[in-house]
Amino acid sequence: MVRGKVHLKKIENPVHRRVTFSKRKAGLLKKATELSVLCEAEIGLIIFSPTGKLFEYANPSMNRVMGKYEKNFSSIGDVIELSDHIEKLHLELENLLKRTTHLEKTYKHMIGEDLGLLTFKDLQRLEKKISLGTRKIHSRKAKSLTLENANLFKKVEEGRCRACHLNIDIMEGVDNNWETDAATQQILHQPNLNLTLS
Amino acid sequence: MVRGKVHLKKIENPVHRRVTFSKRKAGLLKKATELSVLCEAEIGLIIFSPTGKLFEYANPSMNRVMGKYEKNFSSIGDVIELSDHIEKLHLELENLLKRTTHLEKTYKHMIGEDLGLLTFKDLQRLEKKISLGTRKIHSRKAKSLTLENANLFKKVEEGRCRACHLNIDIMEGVDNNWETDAATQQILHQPNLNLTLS
DNA sequence: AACTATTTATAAGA
DNA sequence: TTCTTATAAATAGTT
Repeated sequence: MVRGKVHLKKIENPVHRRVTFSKRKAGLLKKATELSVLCEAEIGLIIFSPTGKLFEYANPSMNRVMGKYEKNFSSIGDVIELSDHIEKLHLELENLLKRTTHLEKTYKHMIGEDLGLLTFKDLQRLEKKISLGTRKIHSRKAKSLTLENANLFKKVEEGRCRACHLNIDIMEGVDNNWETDAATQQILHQPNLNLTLS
Repeated sequence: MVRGKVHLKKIENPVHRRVTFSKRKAGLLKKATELSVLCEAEIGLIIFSPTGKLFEYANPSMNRVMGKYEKNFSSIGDVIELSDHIEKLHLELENLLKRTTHLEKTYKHMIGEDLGLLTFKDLQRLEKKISLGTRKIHSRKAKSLTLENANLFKKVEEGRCRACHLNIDIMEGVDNNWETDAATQQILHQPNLNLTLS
């Protein structure tokens, strides 16, 4: 700006640059001070030299100015944002914990633990639910068996074991009467018999 | 500074002060820009006018400069602390979610849903677990009934209803044979009969 | 907002 | 670095 105008671009000569930085930094700090005093403005000025050294001026204090700044841009305020995030996580945790606690209680009830506080009505409901589940599981087991045995049948038929004259007809009756204990028991005992063949 | 030196004290005339603020604010922002460009310095400048209006300049960004500033004074390291907290919460959530997912799956299996992916062995284990739970629930129901009926007996005995000659002896056999379906069914049907008395 | 007399800032040199 | 100095830039007071 003196003895040759200044061009607004990085000074390439490192020595010149360092000198200019020192001088202009001093000037900037002085101007900042003057503005804050003359006009009672609140100012926060942070300068990092290219080498990472910190210089600052603040009126009345950096904390106050930065606080005020973050309030103006509350969306930029890292701290506010993070606090928000934490609040949300806490809520999420709370809800999940509720769900888990409830599930855990239900599970224990279903395996017959912690039944102490249940009323007779509760116990009845619980039993009903479980018996429904049991029925479904039985039915599924039957299906599973049918499939496995069908596969076995296929293998046998495909001739790898010609000498094997297994009576696979026992599977034919499987589709009926899954709900009765007797039928289920029958099925229950077959897999071990059949599976050993595979 | 011009046509009369400036004294470094607040300008009392409000009009003068407002004008000076505008001019000097522009000058300060310009100087800050020049310094950051010429010397590649990182600068954050925040100015609040006496009326509370915000002006700022930052290179490369206010967030970055303020973050760097806070690192220099790590006692202000709120951000780091909060980030730590968030990391912990995320872990906690993750673990809880795993547990919940597992519980939910188990629960569904127990009520006979989503059995599709289970092997025959899985289904057998599941059935065994459930039948154990069912036995415990039966036994509990029996206890619960015994208690309620004992209370009823007491009430009856205490004379409020002299004309009521209920045979409460049916409860005497309750302690045996809980495992058999027949016995359980018998108990299952009694509460409704007895409870209507209370 | 524009002008201008002066002060202030500062680039280059020592 | 610091000082010096010539000159550009900023700006107080005025219009």
